[in-house]
Amino acid sequence: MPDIVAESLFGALSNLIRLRCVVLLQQEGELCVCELTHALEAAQPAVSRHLALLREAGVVSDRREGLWIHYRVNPELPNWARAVIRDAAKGLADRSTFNRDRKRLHSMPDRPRGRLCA
Amino acid sequence: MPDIVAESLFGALSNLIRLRCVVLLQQEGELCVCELTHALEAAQPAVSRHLALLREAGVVSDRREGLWIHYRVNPELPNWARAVIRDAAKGLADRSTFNRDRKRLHSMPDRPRGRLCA
DNA sequence: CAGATATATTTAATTTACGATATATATGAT
DNA sequence: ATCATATATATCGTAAATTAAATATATCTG
Repeated sequence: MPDIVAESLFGALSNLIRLRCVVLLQQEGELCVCELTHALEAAQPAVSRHLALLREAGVVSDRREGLWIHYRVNPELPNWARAVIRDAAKGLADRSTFNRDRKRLHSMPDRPRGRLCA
Repeated sequence: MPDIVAESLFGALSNLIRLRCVVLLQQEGELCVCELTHALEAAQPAVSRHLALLREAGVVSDRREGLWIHYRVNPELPNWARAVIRDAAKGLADRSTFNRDRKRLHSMPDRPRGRLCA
């Protein structure tokens, strides 16, 4: 899967829930839906649906492990797209919204283990 | 204008006409509406309206000079946003669509002069 | 002022995105 | 087979984006 539709990347990042997911995944490496749901304080079906959109756009990839499905930034993205995501995550990391997401994630009780990359 | 709404940047880039405008502006520095209209082979009102959206999102700024209005990537954008645009322009430069836009621009007869930065 | 050119705005029709809620599927355990 | 948990999908009402076409505004020139 070499090429990506450029507008689709930006369209995928143009929604706040999706952007917060991607920023968290860029920062943390791999997260499951329940971690993202907890971190964003969002409804599970909403998170799931937005992750599906991200997957269809090629922005994230998923991996099932038992009951959990772990998402991460798609490692097959072209370099420029990975650079875009890196830039955004860096530039947004200390904004309150994204900061709170990370805090809530790290203080989540009983986080599932078995993550590939920390 | 220090802060930008992050999703707005990506929303602005999520439309192909707007993305092509921004990539051209990033490559060429400053262009007027008629140059963009010619390069994209698009309808003038469409280009104008999309440029207005880009301006409202803070992605581009404009400068009137006589009859012409010159647009450029907003120099007051935060660094991460400029980096995003730079990454995208670099990564997309040799795709056929963006290549053709640049070719058409450079072969445009009677391009208006008086550009600030080439 | 009239005319020409560059650009902007408006309108209406269509499509698409969104959030909320309900429901379905999949996996593992008993 | 049943139950519990994690995740996914479907439906619906509504808001927002997009396009095309018509029209308006602004600036320069004579």
